Formats: sequence, C-alpha cells, structure tokens
Amino acid sequence: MSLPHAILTALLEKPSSGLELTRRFDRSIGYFWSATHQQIYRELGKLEQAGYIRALPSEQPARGQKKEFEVLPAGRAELTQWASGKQDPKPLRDALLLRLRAAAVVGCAGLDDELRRHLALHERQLAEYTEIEHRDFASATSPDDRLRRLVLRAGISLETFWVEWLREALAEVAEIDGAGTRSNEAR
Amino acid sequence: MSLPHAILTALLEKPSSGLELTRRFDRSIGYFWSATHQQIYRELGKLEQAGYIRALPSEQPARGQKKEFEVLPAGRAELTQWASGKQDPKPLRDALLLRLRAAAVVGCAGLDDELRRHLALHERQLAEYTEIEHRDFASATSPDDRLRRLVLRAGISLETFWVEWLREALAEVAEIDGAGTRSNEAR
DNA sequence: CCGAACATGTAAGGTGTTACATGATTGG
DNA sequence: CCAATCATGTAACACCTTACATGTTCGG
Repeated sequence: MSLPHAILTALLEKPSSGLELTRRFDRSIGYFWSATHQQIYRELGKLEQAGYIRALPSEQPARGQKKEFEVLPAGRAELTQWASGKQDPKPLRDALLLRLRAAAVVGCAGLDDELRRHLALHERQLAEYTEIEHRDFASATSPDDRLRRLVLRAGISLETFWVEWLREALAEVAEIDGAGTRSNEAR
Repeated sequence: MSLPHAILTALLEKPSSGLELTRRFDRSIGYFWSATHQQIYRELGKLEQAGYIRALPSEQPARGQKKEFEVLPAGRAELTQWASGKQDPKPLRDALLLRLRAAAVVGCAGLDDELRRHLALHERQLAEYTEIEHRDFASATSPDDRLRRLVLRAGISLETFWVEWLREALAEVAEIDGAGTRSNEAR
C-alpha cells in the first residue's frame, strides 16, 4: 500500500493536479517510487472518497479541466501512521540477474551487448543524480533537506553499485566467451 | 514475464515438483526472484499447457500426489530467446526510501527503530550470502559456476550497500532528532 | 478551424498476495 | 486412528501495465 502514501507525500509537499503529479512521479518522487498517470488518477479517486484529500474549490470540475488536490487532516494522520509503522524490506527481484542465471544454463550469446546497454543506462542515471546533489543539496541544512539528500544518496549508491557490478560482469563474460571460443577453435 | 522463465531455468537446472520448486524459490533462486507456491502452481499449469514443460510420466496424477516436471525443447528455446533479448531495467521501488521522504514532511518519530531493524535484517542477509560464497564458490572454475558466483556477488554488493546506507541514515536521523530535542528544550 | 499539446479518465489483462480447501503420507 | 506434515490446488482481491477514449486550450 505504498502508492497512496507516495501521493499523499507529494501533495503535502505541494498541492497538484493529476498531470502535475504524473510529472513529479517522472522526476524526484519517481526516483524511488514510479507510477503512471492511470495509477495516479485511480488512486486520487480513492483518496478523495476516503476523505484523505479534496479538490481545491475553484473552477467547474468538468472533464479535461485541471483539478488540483490538497491533503486533509485525515490524510496527514494516515501518512504519519504509515511512515512510522513497521514494514519488512521486500526481497530483491531483478530480471537481469535472472537472465544471467538462465544464461548459465542455456548459454550466453549476445549477453555482453545487453550488459553494455544496461551499463550505459546506469551511468547516465548516476550522472543525473550526482548533478542533482551538487545543484540542489550543496548545503543541506534543514532537516527536510537532509532527509531528502539522504534518500538521493541511496540512489547514487545504488547506481554506483550497478555500474561497478556491470563492469565486473562484462569482464567475466568476456573471459568465459573467450575460453569458449578458444576451446571451439581447439577442436 | 519473468516468473515463467525463472521456473524454466530452475527446471533445467533440475526437474522438480511444485513444492520442491517452492523450496528452491525460498533459497537460491529466490535471492533475486521470489515466488509463492500459488504463483508457481498456476504458472506450472500454464507452462504445461503451452507445451514448454511436461510432467514426468510416473505415478498416477492424483491430487496430493507428487508430480515432477521437466523442460521440453520448446521451453528451452523460449528461455534462450528471452535470456538473449532486450529488457530495460525497472525503476527502483523502495518503500523505506518513500517513508523517509514522507518523514521529511510529517516528522520522523520512531524512525530510528525501524532503521535499526532493517539494518539487522540486511546484516543477516549479507552474512548468509558471504557464507554461501565461501562454501560453494571457493573455486568457481566452470562457466556455470562463474556466472552463478557473479549473480551472488550482486546480492552481496547490494546488501553491503544497504548496511552502509542504513548506518549513514541512522547517524543522520540521530543528528536531526538531537537538534530537534535541543530546540524543544530551548523553548 | 485545425492540429498539437494538455488534461482526465476507462477497460482489459497480467502479476502478486492472502486466505482457504483438499487429499496423501507418516509417526505416535 | 489421529494429528502433523507433505503436496497440490482454488478463489478473491489488490496492484501494475498497456492500450484506448474523450474533452479542452492554444497557436497558426
């Protein structure tokens, strides 16, 4: 049940419309909890019905019209309770690792291209995070900023992990393929 | 569409029954792709219908009777293709990071207990992985073993990341709380 | 007025989670 | 023979993903 709380957090930081939320979920919030606009609109409906948020009373609520939401006290209470509760970390689920394990069984043709592609993606993401840290958190002093920087650093460390591991993986696969080729030539 | 391929990989490594698969998904395979027995039985049914696997012809296929599966050539072909294809990495989704960001807005009461709890969990997982590496991969020479060790090392690096980051987070939260307490006392 | 971008939504299908149901085997 | 465990499933629900549908605003 994380998505509703992600939305509550976003709306507390700044009241927004569905599309604005979608954009923010493509940026800062999406760095650790992604969501599509369909998920967001559906969830906004539920949150409004539950009395956690309300539409800012402004224009007519017609289709195609912008509709901004703000968090009600009940929503803030719900978020506070959720954030301070218990929740076990979810086990890792990564398709690339799974594919590597599959490659150990069915052979790893063309695997290095995919590893290089992922490496490039993670390098780019790492560069983006690093730039954000320098630009927005050069001097983070308020508790809010310090917590947000802490979260950003988790992202940086994670991308750093992937970059390093993918380089190791490429070296390993190159050696395996090399050995395979040599033994093929030896026949 | 990763679960069916995870099952195909597992069955290629060793033909198994549903419950045996479940156990293996609690151990080695589950380290990077978890699944419950309900998911596994449902998926075994689909894979059998698709002609990717078949039940080993042995006893009567009655309810409550053990039923072992093996991979058919079509299943191996499907897995090979999937493993060598393209797939973008999924964006990170982590509830703890989200809760930290929420805490930046609604306050971080009781947060350090939760951080300490997660730290203990990740320390234990790291110890388990490290032990496996020493026990099973002290001298990994075959291509299979080297790939499997590579995957295991990803797990080790990830758990190491969490342990280090959680320690940093605890220090940060302690400072913030300390400052908060001091400013409360100052009133 | 028309196309592009903005803005909100519906529908369908796949995946994961939780709770429950049923039969077989084995140890006491 | 009874309880615990093994083993295989069903059902219902929540969640995520993809594709599609509809209306508004604004620039040319």
